[in-house]
Amino acid sequence: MSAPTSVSVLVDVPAIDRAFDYAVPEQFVDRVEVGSVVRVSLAGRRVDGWVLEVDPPTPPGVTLQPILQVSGIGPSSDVIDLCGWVAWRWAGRLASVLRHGTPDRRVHSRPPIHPRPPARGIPDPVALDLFRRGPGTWVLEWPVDADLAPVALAAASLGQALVVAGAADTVTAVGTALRRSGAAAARWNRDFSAALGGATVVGGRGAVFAPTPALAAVVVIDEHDPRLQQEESPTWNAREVAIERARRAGVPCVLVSPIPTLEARRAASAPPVPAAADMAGSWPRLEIVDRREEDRGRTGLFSPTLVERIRTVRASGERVVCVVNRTGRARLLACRSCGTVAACERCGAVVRQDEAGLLVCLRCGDTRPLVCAACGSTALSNLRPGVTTVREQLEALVREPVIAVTGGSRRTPGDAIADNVGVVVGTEAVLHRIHAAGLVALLDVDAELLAPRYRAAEESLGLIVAAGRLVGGRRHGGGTVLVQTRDPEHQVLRAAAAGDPSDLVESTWREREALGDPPAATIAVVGREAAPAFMERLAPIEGIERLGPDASGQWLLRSWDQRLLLDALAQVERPSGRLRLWVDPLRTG
DNA sequence: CGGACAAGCTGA
DNA sequence: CAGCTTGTCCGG
Repeated sequence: MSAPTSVSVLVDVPAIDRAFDYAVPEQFVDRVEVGSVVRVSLAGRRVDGWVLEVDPPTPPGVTLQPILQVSGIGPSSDVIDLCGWVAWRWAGRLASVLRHGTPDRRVHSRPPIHPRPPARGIPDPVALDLFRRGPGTWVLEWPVDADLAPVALAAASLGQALVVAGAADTVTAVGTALRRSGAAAARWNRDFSAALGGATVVGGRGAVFAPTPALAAVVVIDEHDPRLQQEESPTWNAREVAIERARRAGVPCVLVSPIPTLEARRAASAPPVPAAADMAGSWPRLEIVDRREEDRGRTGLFSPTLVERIRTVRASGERVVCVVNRTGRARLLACRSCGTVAACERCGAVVRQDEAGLLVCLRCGDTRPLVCAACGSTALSNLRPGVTTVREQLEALVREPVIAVTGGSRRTPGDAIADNVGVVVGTEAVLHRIHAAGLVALLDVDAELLAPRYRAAEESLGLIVAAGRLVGGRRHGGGTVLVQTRDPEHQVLRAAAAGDPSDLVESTWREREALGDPPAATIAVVGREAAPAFMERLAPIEGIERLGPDASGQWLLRSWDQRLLLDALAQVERPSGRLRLWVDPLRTG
């Protein structure tokens, strides 16, 4: 191959989203390749970009500026193609997708490719069997209480594998297990160079864009985990990207979960395969407390049954974890004397109580003391207490120190919560910071079950699974997951109690189909300042439903033909200004 | 995106 | 008509 003289460069400025041609000076000829991260000058400023093409057809009458620097190795050409597909599938810009496949720290050299499969450790036989079926998408139903490392070992035993998980603690645990087994393992994206050398890549959702020159298998651990999906646009989901990547590479893709999603079931080449005979026994013992019966004495979030269980578990020296998915003191307050719900005096929105005890409006930011605006009473009742309040109440109840953990609270230097802390309260983040407990109580599971998100049911089930991992399965005499609810017959709770989520599949699918929610239909949320301009440029098309704008100025597009909608979105010339374009998001607000 | 340049508004 | 804002165009 002759030395490259010019390259086509996609500049890393999402608003531009265009490739420009540059000349390759002599000193860079042996370092530029497709995917290289380069520094170029564009309209007088210096920007980073990716080489998309070497020696592109030269446009006539343009003098090319030289590349200023070759900064390092970037995504491989197969990954660039995959990113192009992702940009189409979630209506995003290529540059914002390519960023995920680029190492944080520059890598300049390419090591020889030597995948090293595990030498020790026992790969899960059922998983191994699935990987050996060859190309295709396979769903592995995994026990709630089982260690996930044997799945990764099975994948890595085929050669270079790509192991993706939404939870950081799972990524760490699986990476450690792989290394102990003697396999070459790369943590995404710290070990970009090792991935280039054929090591098995383990990482969060971004790992689906890792370079894998010797890819042999793809596995998504806990494919139900909502963290596999990016919240901001483009709202790509690593499960779906993994399926597409494996398909393009002609290797097997195994999706692992105790509660396989509809998306996984639909993509699968065969029905789900259970990893063990007794799946139900891997679920925790579930105790359902009916708040309608127990809340007569206005006990708030602490039913007599819960208090009793906490005391028993503490007496045996085991840890108690309480989950309330609300931070702060109170999300909803009402006056005890006149019953008025506390609202902002300036804008009328509902106010919450902050850590300091003041009433804060989330809409306009106005702050005022804890006084009823209607009657002046200072006695307000807390209808929806948050973690801060619950911690104080719990401390008074158990007469020992209680630690609060939320997503925002900094990790202690030693990472995990100290072992001598017996009672912990937090948002669902607490379930990923603690690894064992005798009792996990979901204090207000109705807030999850009834959340206005179409995935509320499966997310609630995911929460019970995460709680179950802390207490262990009932077949091994594990602890208890306790839920407080006003709907004890809810099908999610029934499924969790039975340790059998299969009944939910049919009904959830019918519901999604009736409402046109993903994955039955494809939806897109269009919002923010540039939304009206975007909608104006989107020609009305037969087969694409348009709803909106709603109160917050957002439109909803829906189509039963995915390609039709995505092609239409791709054809719209993006207006300038802020645009929210969410395709198949987890939440639509 | 951000600079360049053109067109439009204002004040003396 | 300078001096400023606002709009539109385009980058190799």
